[in-house]
Amino acid sequence: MSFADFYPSIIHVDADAFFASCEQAIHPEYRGKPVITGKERGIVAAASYEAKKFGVKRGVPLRDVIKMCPGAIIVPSDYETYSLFSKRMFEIIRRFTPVVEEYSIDEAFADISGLRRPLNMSYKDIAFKIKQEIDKSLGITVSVGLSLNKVLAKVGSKWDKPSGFTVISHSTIPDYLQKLPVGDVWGIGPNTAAFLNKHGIKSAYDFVKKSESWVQYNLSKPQLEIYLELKGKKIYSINEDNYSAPCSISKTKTFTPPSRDKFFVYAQLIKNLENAFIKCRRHHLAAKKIVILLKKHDFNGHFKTFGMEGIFNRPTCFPNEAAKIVRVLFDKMFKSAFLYRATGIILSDLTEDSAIQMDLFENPLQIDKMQSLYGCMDKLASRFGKHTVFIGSSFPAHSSLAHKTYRGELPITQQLRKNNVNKRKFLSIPLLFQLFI
DNA sequence: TCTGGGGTCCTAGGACCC
DNA sequence: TCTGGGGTCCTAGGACCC
Repeated sequence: MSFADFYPSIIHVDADAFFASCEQAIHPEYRGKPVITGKERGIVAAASYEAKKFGVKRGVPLRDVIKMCPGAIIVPSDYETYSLFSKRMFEIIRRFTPVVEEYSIDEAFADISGLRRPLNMSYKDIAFKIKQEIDKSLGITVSVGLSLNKVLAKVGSKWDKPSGFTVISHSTIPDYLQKLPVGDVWGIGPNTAAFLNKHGIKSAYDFVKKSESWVQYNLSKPQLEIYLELKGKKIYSINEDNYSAPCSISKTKTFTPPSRDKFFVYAQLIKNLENAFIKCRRHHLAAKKIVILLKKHDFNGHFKTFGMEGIFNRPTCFPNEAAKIVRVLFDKMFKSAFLYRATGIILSDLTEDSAIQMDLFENPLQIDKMQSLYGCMDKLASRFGKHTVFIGSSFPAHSSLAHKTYRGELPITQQLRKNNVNKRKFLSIPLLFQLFI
């Protein structure tokens, strides 16, 4: 530990009710009124403080919001605008220090150590100035925590919201931790909190009073690290590598009502597969590994997610190449005795798609064809909307016919048969496209 | 307490090798 | 063939976060 580590010089900036605040900044007529974003999904994505007073929280269905808070202004989330606010927030922090971690769209960590002399200000004044600058130039408010490390800085930013400014120095750590329920600490989730409570640990202070060996024995690495940070040690570094490529890409989707129709569940899975690969190609990545997820009822009526992994013989970004493996895994996993409620796809072991190497025995023409096929599909999607063209087997997950028939009592396959729709025809769509190219 | 979707990281247990 | 021990890698699942 160096001498500098005794001074609070790590800050955490957390925007208050970010999406809703952005809306209020753009629309002056919304200010002072309850504003809610998330119209497009039917649940609350963010609620302004005026709306929170009525008990509106993230994830609440909008029809309940109307009852709780009549007169609420409900708007769709406009991510592009929020990203602009977000970028400007990071830019302002970078005017003070280059060591900035863009933790999420509305949060950042920054290290201001060593800047007292160059800026001729105390750490406290630097941190406060950052807050002022953001508040003033974006027209929203942020809460700022200044402390010895990331975990304590986060305690600080959360301490006094909205528009708070909290400094936690070495000597005042106990004051804060005593009043902080252990489950409110960043990285202590409901499970760990329940375990700690069971052992008489209620506050973060109770937690740090435990011996390191006790923590080491009873908990795992992340919790030990959090424990040490709460004690004032610096374990986590600021990750400046902000635009790193994703390690995995996933798409999951829940459907209601749950289903045991194999054809339908498989279609959902394939739709996720297409979506995951669309994202994959947008990032110019190819995947070597795939996991398929099925969420099903267990016998107690609880939902549980199961996964199975497959590996491609070379990285790919095309669903029909992956579909062979997906089919096999799906057939192994699917049991019609269960009700399924969601499916998912996770692509991992991602590499740059330019680095795809061909197998010795593979036909390069085939890959060329695939590339032009999906090149066209991506173009069509950008012109006419997503899923203008899709794999035949995902038809039941796309078509309004499929949704309508599903509402009827018959399982979907029977409905399709009844309507004289031949499954084969759908399955042949991608093949036809390949022929035309 | 659960909803829903997109991520990261860790761990326990098994397979396999020496 | 069985014994024991150790190391590494992989996989499935869990815990958390926003």
